[in-house]
Amino acid sequence: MARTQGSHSDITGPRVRDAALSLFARHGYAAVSMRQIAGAVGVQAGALYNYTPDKQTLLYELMKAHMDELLAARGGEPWPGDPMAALEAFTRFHIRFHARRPEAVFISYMELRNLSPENFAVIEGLRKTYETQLQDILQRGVAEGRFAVTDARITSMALIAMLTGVNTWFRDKGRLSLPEVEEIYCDMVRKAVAV
Amino acid sequence: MARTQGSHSDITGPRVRDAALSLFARHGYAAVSMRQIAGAVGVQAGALYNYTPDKQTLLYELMKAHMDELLAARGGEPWPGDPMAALEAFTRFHIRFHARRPEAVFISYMELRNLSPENFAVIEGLRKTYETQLQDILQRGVAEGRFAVTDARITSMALIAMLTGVNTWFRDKGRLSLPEVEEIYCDMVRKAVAV
DNA sequence: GTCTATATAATGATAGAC
DNA sequence: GTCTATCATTATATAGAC
Repeated sequence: MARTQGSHSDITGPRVRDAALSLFARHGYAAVSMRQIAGAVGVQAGALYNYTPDKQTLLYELMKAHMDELLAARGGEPWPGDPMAALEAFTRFHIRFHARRPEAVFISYMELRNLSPENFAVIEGLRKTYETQLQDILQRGVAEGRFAVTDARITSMALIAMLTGVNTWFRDKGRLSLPEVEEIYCDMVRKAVAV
Repeated sequence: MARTQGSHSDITGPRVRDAALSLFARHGYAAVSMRQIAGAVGVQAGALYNYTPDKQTLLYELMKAHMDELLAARGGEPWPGDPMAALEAFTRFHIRFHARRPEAVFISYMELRNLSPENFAVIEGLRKTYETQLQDILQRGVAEGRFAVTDARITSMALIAMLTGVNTWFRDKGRLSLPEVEEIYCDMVRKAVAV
């Protein structure tokens, strides 16, 4: 923890975000103080303000980065043309992506109400963009007579709620491996929308 | 708001709990102050301590009451003997019960981490008792060859996550009525576990 | 870039008058 | 049972030294 002038700017920033991510996930945004975050990083509270203008922006940037990563993770690659294949790809992608980032996922749906109205609008827009991808897959399947879904919007929300629920119990060294979990959920999702 | 000595004990108590329920749901336990709750009730902060020993107990009692209501709502009536009928009954019950209590539901799964360890253990036990009811229905269906479910525990959590997700978007005067919503979800649940 | 020190405001909870 | 007043603590954020 040697403190040399001007030598920590690129390393302390990420450490502040990491500490905030972990603490917000564990105790909640409102329950975590800037002093706690500073303590986890190993600096004094005042030093945090070199990296964020305020606590709210710190939360927003964590959530924004998470949503950007989610939307960029597939690198613009489109979902398979076959609706059932696309649905399976989406299911596996969603479970895998979210299982690897439990803290960011937890924050991103627990702390929505602690965002300022402007920040909330941005995050909500990104979330909706993601949900629309599944909705489109479902609608395509309905149009091709492959899926029996009366309301694609509601079904997409129902499936995403189910898939994200994996994070409430999944642990890396648990009874089931991630591929096993994917298999179980793929099965349920496929059957749930099938004709 | 006339304040007559000794005349408000039975009415102020429920009002304190109602105000706390509403404020905790909207802003989160950690973000709500005792002064805010008192203001919503129309008393000074000190008066709240006639009804709760502290803020933590106030949260715990809201969650405890919600879980007790959930487990008592069917009045000990058992689920139908036919597994598919039982599954449908559970699905409709869950959606209906939770749709009527959005604030208590929201608190009960958002504020778990703000419970003291002892209080958490109690609530978690009640939650598990409820989940086991669905798990038992699924296992019975598997034993009778009616359901294709590889892991009843995980499937029960997946289904409950999906059903509780209704609360994130359902509004009383929205596009869909509650019976319509029940129908859509019954359909998905039935198909998801069918052989 | 980080420190110490501080301004300013709010918090949970209690004491004692009425 | 509620009020006013207050204690002790904590909070976010800023100022200025180094």
